[in-house]
Amino acid sequence: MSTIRDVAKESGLSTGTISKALSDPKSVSPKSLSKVQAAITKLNYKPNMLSQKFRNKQSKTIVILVPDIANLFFAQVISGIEHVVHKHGFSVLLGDTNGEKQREQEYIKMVETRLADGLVNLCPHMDQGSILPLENVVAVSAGGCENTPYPSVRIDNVGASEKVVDYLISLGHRRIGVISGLEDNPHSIDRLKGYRNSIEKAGIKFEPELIYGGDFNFWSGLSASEYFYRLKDKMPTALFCMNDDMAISAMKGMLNNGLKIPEDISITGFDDLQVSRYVNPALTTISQPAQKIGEKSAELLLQLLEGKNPNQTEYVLPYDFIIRESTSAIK
Amino acid sequence: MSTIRDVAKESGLSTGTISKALSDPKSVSPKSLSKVQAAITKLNYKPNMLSQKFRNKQSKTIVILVPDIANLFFAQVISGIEHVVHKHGFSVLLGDTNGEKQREQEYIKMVETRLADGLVNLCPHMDQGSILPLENVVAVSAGGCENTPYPSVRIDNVGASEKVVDYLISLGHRRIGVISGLEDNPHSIDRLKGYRNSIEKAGIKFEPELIYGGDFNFWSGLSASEYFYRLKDKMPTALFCMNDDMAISAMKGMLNNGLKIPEDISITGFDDLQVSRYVNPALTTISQPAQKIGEKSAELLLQLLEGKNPNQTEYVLPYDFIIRESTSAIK
DNA sequence: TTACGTAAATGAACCGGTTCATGTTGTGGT
DNA sequence: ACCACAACATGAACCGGTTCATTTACGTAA
Repeated sequence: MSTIRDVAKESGLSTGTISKALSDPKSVSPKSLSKVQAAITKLNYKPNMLSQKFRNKQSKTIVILVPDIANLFFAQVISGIEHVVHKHGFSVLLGDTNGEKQREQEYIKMVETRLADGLVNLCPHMDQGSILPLENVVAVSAGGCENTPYPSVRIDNVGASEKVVDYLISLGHRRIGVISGLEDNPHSIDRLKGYRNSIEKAGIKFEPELIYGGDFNFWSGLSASEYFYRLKDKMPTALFCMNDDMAISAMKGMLNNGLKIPEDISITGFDDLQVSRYVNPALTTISQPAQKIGEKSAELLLQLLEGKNPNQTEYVLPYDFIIRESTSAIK
Repeated sequence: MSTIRDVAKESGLSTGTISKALSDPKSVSPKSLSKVQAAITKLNYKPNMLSQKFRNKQSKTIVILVPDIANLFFAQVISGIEHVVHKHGFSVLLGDTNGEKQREQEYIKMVETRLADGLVNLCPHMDQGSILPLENVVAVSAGGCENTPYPSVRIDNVGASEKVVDYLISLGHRRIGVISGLEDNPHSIDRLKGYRNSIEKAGIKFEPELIYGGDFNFWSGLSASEYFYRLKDKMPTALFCMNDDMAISAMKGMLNNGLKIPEDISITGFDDLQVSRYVNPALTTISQPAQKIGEKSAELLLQLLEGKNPNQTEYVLPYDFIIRESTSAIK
């Protein structure tokens, strides 16, 4: 493996000249430049980027903390981040935390130890449990919740949920079930808040038996649908699901029980996965601009890394409420 | 930011001792160890990993080349890779190529320039266009195709496709349409080969008008279903789709046209996305062990990086043919 | 007391880039 | 022929770890 000194020797120039030829060609005479070029080609020289980054004290890398890559919403956010930072010459290190605090810790340490310059956190902030914010760790939260104590990009989960439930109520529904995410998950909390706001406005009493505690995964939508189906005549006429995964599997569960959607029960989701418009019936849901959230949070992080004080450190992006076929007026 | 020399001064020891205390504590006396500990705490010292990696000439990083992270199949493979390499102290750099050759180039360069030790390639190998294999770049292909010219982990796409089409034929179908991926995509090629093998065995003539050229994305399933629907009495009685995305949207398209699935037309997919069992009707498909493919390819790469010659460099993993509700015997 | 062997600690050199104070060329004006 | 000045080129020092040949400390045996 040849080094810059080999190139210097081969070309009859000094290391300083080679270095400049590579980083700032116009500060080197054309004659030298071509000598350098020749030597590089002859030796098949590839600069050692580790050395470069070490010397420059910049890793040009960010880490993305994500609970689970194999979740389309996160994957889309990541995609947005990747495209933006790539344009600025940064790479992204994937930090799949698998929901484990310890792994989160490890990945955060990467920025403390200079392996990364900053971090985008897709794991929703837990009030007590969160490690971030941390001094010396430039971080931004993406797709999180209200009151995140460091720069963030998200949608208004409370408002969006309220809008969905308002709509169901406008269709005549009064008994509206909820398939929730994990109880202490901030998204669950925000979205439940929206639900309560809405029914309260309509003068509907909150009934705990209408709240099913899921976990944002497919299977929990299925078991939720069983739970609600068994309520028989006390079964809700509409289901507000806290994400599309659970909504889609709840639909499946209800269909398996011989119910018709939306005639017998209306179902709504949250996220607007790519499939959601293709399932049958197509799902009424909130569309989070996942890619945009990724892009915006990347831009914000890059600004913070450049040391310029961004004029805004909390972005609440617009969402869309998309009415499709899985909801209808009560019979 | 404090360095190892600061710690040395603070603790009254030498840099060599600090270094050993951190990397091999039992080679340092307990007394010194506690001094080191105290100094580190006092100074809040964090070793500069860039320096460490530079000196050790090992980045302990691999890059994953992926055409599109926001695709569940790839996301699952990535997840598998991440979990395995993480156990071995490696991190993963995400290389979203966006289908662009130039980006692929850039990410490959990362291993040539020492930023990464090796690479897992999820972009299917193109006969002419592929850059890999490359000298000095340790790489393995994951989820690719037959005849990949470097170590690979995949399933038997030809055999799996053959199995699906055999099954359709066994149900009495003779006019079987295909929604293909991009024409020059190796997966398309392998899967079409399976289709042809199967119909040939059954003595069915190959008809080009039954092949619709899609692109593996949702929308192309929809337009394919329009195309086939317009064939009217020449419409196939079954559709072999080269992935689940297209199968699901094709189902949607057919349903929108008032057809019943599987009564009027049977539809099969490929990949077994998480949603595929939840769509209505549930999709008959090939299940690729995405997570496993990721894990195996990571193990293979790590072996190659350790310099030990693996006894096997091509793994063909088993797939599952999952029969659900979207297929039935011809009327 | 001396000699010897082991365990622990030392610190200079090194990895491969970048930087910058200093040195060298070359051009043009008088 | 001489000087001024810009344009390039030089190469030693540096970044912050790790390594290893060497030195120091200390316990044991003769």
